[in-house]
Formats: sequence, C-alpha cells, structure tokens
Amino acid sequence: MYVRALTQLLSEGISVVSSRQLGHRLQMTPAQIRKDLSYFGRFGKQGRGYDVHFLLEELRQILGLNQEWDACLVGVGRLGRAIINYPGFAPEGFRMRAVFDSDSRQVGGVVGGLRVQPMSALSEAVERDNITIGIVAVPAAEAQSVIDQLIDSGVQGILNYAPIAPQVSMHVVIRNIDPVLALQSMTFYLRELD
Amino acid sequence: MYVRALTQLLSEGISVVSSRQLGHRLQMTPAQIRKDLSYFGRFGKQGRGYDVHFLLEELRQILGLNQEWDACLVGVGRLGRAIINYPGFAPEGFRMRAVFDSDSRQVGGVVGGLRVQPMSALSEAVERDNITIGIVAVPAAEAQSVIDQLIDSGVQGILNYAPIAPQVSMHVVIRNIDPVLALQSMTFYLRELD
DNA sequence: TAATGTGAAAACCTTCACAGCT
DNA sequence: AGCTGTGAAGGTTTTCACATTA
Repeated sequence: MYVRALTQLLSEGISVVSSRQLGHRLQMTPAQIRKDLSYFGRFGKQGRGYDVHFLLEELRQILGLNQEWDACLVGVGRLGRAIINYPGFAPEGFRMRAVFDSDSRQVGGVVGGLRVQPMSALSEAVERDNITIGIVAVPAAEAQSVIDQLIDSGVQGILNYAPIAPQVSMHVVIRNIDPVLALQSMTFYLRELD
Repeated sequence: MYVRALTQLLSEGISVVSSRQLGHRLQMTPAQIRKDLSYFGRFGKQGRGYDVHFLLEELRQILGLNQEWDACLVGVGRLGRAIINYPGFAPEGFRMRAVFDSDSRQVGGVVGGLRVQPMSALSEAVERDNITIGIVAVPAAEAQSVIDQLIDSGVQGILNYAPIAPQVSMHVVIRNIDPVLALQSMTFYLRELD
C-alpha cells in the first residue's frame, strides 16, 4: 500500500511527503506510518518528511519488487483465461511462464500465447522455469488438491482464486482473492446501518 | 470464513463439530474459535461441540446473509464484463441490478442481460432499485471519482477492483480486490526464503 | 518552526486454564 | 470423558508525547 501511494505521489510530481500527508492518503495515523517505516530503517528527515523517490526505492527493494517473479497458472476456464489476459501483472514484474489444466480437452490449446500443459508436466516446468508462484483458478472442489500439487512441485507462494479456506503448511505464503467473501464480510456492517 | 467452513462440513454430512476440529479446518486455535463465537452468543454444547446446521444458520443471520443484496456495477470493460458474467454472486444472494459506464459508446449496449446506463442515471437507479452495494471496475485514474459518485448516490458498500488506495468516509464499508497487491505483499516473504 | 524516531503507555487481541455442563 | 464459555494472563499493536534534528 505504501508503494502504491508513493508511486501515485511521484506521478503527481510530489517529491517530499510527511507522515501526516501519507497517513491521510492511506487512512492511517501519522504515528502508525512512522512506526511502520522505522521498523525497516530511518528514511525520513526531521522537520521535512520523507523523500518520495528515495522511500519508494527503499521499500521496493525491501519487498523484493525490483526483481522479476515467475508464476504459473492452473485452470484455463473462464476465470483462468481472464487472469492470463489481465494486463496488470507484467508491468509489476510478475511473468506468467506456464499454464496447466487437468482437463485433457484443454491440454495442447493455446491461451494468451502459452500452450496449455497437463498437470503431469507441472513439477518439471516449475523447476525448469524457476517458478516460485502458483495461481489457482480451478473450481472449489479441485482447489485444495491443486494447491497441494503446486506446493509439492516446489512453488513457494500461492495466489488462490477458488472460494475455499485452503490449508497450507506454514512455510508457504498464500493469498486469497475472493470477491464473495469480501461481500459477505461487508453485509454485517450494512445491516447495522438500518 | 466460518460460514464457508460450516457449509463445507454440512455438505460432507458432518452435523456436529468441536472448536478443535473447526480450528483445524480454518488454521486457527480452538480458543480463538470459542472466543469469536462467544462474542455473538452461546452456540455450543459442553462435552459435545457445535451443531453445524444451527451454528451456520445463526451466523448467516448475524452476518445478514439470509437476505438478498442489490448491487450495481460501474465499468463494462474487460474486467467489468467478467464480473457481470461471474456465476458466483447470485447463489449467495448478491444480485446485479444495474450497470453503468462513462463511455457513451458503451451506453445502450447489453451486457449480461442488463442495459448499460450512463453515469447520469446512477442516483435515480440506486434509489429505485434499492441498491446498497457498488462494484467498481474502472481504470485506476477514474476509480476515486466513481467511488465518490456511488457514495453520493447513496450506496453504503463498495467492492473496488481498481488498483488504488481509495479514500472513503468512515460510514462507508469498502473492500478491495487487488491481485497485484496480493502478489506484492507475498514477495517479501518469498525473498526471505532464499 | 516542522517533522522524525522512539521509549512508554494505552489499547487491543490471543492464549491459557479451569469451572461447569452434557 | 469431553468440550464449552470465560475471567485472567500474556503478548502484540497502536497511540502518545517528546527529545532531537534540519
């Protein structure tokens, strides 16, 4: 979120920002901003604030955003195709290197310039292409099994689009994209506004 | 997440669950489960656990998931069309009642059975169709303005797909769907595994 | 003057541990 | 015997407030 906000500030031509201003953008208190940043270093100048360009580069370095990350996708149904064709990943350094599907009718087809491979080719591809991130776009019923296969193949991070609560061991990093859950976690508060 | 897990348990024919078992599914401690649930009531039976069907219905009631929620969508580009055609919302009680676009070339077209309306029709439609939730699928540059218009029109919740850090007043509930942010919040931990 | 960085305080959240119920 | 519900303890996060520096 900091990287987002700082990138936007830079594009607006703002070169110095205080914790107060940055907090306003991110809906956070100035104290929270300063504590967060102080955990990683002393990036600010007293009386002045933070140099936007400098802080942005520091954070990008800390987060590992200055390198390329190789990902693969499992599931080339409607959702999977939308993800493959989404133009937002590449500019941020996330490259789709391979796509897989357990449906043999999909295997061999071409989606977004990549040939769809069978699940049996997963392990080899992960190793060969240095793939660290697996993206899951299969139906809920298959998702846990696919996640297990990805992890067995050596993937270290999972971006899961299936509407389930996946179980993964602690050393695997997982993030869920779940619009229905987002809506369901919202209605409680809407209800109370009646 | 509880609703998800309980629904799955029910479909597996499991009718009673302990905090230990539920915790295992959700990767949480038994104590956490019990504390969470105790905040809303006393749903369990000592020595036995929780009746899955009963607890599920109670939670659905508390969260407001036993009613229909009316939503509208702004932005019928590639992403917007994918959202409209996503079959996961309706079964959970979220109905897409109207769609809008600021591009006059899109207005009048039909997407997913709904006629695309101009932004000028937003306020009236929100009121007429009782729309409480606005879904934002426009480019980043337009997103904050669209969010503001939705809120001005009386929408109480926002599901935002644009890759920005939106600013909304406290009484509006907002959830962001942001796969790039999810990946960027993951790389820090992958980096450390080297 | 204006803002950071940071110990200390306050607030919040999670876990423990056990009385009490089935 | 088995498990809940819950005060109390323990731990973590956020906020305060101020010495310090540009």
